[in-house]
Amino acid sequence: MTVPARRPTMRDVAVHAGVSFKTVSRVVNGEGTVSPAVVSKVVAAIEVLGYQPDDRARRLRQGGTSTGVIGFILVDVANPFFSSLLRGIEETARQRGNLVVSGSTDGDLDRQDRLVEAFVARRVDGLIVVPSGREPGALRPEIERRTPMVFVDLEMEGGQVDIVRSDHLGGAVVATQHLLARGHRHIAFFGDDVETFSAQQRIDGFHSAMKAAGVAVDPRRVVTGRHSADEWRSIAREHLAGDSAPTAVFTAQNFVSIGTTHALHDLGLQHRIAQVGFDDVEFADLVQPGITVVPQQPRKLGVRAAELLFQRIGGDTSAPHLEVIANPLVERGSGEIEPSAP
Amino acid sequence: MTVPARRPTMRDVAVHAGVSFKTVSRVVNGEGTVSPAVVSKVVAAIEVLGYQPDDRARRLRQGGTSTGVIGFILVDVANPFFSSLLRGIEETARQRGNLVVSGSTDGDLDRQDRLVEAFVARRVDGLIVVPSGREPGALRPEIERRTPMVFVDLEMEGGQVDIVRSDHLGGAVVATQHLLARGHRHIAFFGDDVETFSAQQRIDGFHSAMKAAGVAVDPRRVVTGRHSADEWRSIAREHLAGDSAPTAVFTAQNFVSIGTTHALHDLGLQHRIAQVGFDDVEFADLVQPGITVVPQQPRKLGVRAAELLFQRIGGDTSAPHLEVIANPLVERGSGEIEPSAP
DNA sequence: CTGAAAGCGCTTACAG
DNA sequence: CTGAAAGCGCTTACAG
Repeated sequence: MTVPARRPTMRDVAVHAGVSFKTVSRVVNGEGTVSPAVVSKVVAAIEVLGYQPDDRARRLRQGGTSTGVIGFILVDVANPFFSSLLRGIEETARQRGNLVVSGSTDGDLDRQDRLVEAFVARRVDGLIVVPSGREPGALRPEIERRTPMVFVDLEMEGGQVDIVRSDHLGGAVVATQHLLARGHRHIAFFGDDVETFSAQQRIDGFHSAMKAAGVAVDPRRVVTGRHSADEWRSIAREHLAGDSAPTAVFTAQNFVSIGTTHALHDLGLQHRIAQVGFDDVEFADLVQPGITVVPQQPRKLGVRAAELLFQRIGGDTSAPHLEVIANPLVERGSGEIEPSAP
Repeated sequence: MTVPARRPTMRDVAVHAGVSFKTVSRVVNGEGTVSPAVVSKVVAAIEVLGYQPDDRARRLRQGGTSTGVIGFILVDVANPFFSSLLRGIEETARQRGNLVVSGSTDGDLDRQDRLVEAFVARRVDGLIVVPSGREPGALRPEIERRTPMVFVDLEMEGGQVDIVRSDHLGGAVVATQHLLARGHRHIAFFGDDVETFSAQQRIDGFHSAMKAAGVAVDPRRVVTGRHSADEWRSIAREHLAGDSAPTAVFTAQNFVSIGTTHALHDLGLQHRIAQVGFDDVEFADLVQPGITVVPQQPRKLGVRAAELLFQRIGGDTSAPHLEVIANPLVERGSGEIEPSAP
């Protein structure tokens, strides 16, 4: 293999066509005030040399600000929730001729800070961030500078930035009501650690729906904590076995749902105890019965986040938006089981 | 909200610190030949103004080539296979202080071409591409120009570019041997349309392993085509019911595997007919029995692709590499079923 | 140790 | 219709 060839510049094209490089610029930008003969000479030279304008230089001269690239900081692209978000952002950016750089933090604020710095150094036009933690870190100066920015999925203190997130509260209400409507009165809640905003909202939604229906919540049936799917499997097994088991369970997070479904199968109770999960689970329709869920709509979140961002990039200086995206319930079988006679 | 503030430039810092802007440049780049007193004045000014150097301008002046950004063109980021690839690329880029822009083509060559153009216009340092189709399209001039480039997962005509891909042939051999080793002699092959290289390799691997074991392949049990998981569900049902059904099946692609697992459950044969699938399936361990698979290692593919790319960016002009990544077999139950008495 | 010039690849504003 | 200058934000050579 040979060494990569140096890319031709406008000057190279100009020399080849026998004109000034300013004339090449005119042709490239279709300014129209060039004589046809000259245009075709220049076009031919562009073809021969394979010239492609350097967008960076062009934009640098034009104003120094816009790069046509937006940055997306997320927790982990390999997680389907985030990659769907990215896909939504990407589509929206594409429609506007923009590109997306992205980076994963794994929830580490330090990595987030380094990504922010790298993005800012390359002068992205704006930032979409799924924040890792509540500290703004390196984002603070950007927030103060009013760099176009949208947060996804997480509330942040301050409230000076646009936010797009799922309706965790409403989704939990819908899930709980779905079980109540089938006649369940003994409903368990299994959920993630309540430290995060979304987990808190989901448990709040559960309580609120139960209260509205006049059904008392048995505190022994409310289990929360940060565990793996395997850990949830044994936790759920304990709570779902025996005579005092609930007739239905709302599993408010992905791992919790998977572990609980495992547990139900382990106990052979998958057709007797109803389950509704928050968040979609791949393969959820392969299990028998399929798992009824209230999925988030990550792609939609991404589209709306990007739309808001481009609005800001476009100069919108109105008050910060908070946009909440609804989560529709998908019936697959597990959530439609009726309470069995004791 | 107020209008975004203009970012401070070196000149702004210089004015604030009462020095020439060249001195600011020296401090920013830690050139060392600046007196301590001046350094602290400049540093203070940088702090106050929140100055951050413009990487684009810096790199433009330095050589005009490097941007510290690499481009990744893939089919669909929302697909976990590709997002894991992206994650691997991202990690490798991060270690080298680089960023990744990515874009989805949905298999459309036109979109691929537009992405290539957008990436080139912004002067990415190199390109990692999961090609959509066999035509190089807008990639051709970049290939000729020796732009650093690595293809993932697909062979392309020409062979002038580095390639990283999974060992489809070897994986299919391993899967088939796994079934043969358990005593199966009546093994069906269900796979994707043979038009693609990987599908062809997988069926070749199947035949080759069968031949090596001296077991004849029944052509009626070799089924290929491009179908959805639902379509495969009914196709598989037909082939797996009745007395002449095979005792084991190798499902050589994701949708095929999912549909076939469904079919086995529909027929109640999931504990009698063995199944090994190519590619991992989320939730594959939730079904009973778990699905034994030969998963690809997308993250590893991404890491190796990025490593090769950075080697090229670093100036390596050796002959094109072809790197084939092995796929380990993961036992989960379905593949370990022994042939039942007829 | 510090600064004034020139230039990266391009566009903007002014001349001819 | 075409070109010579100036400048985007910075670094690379060259002076002092």
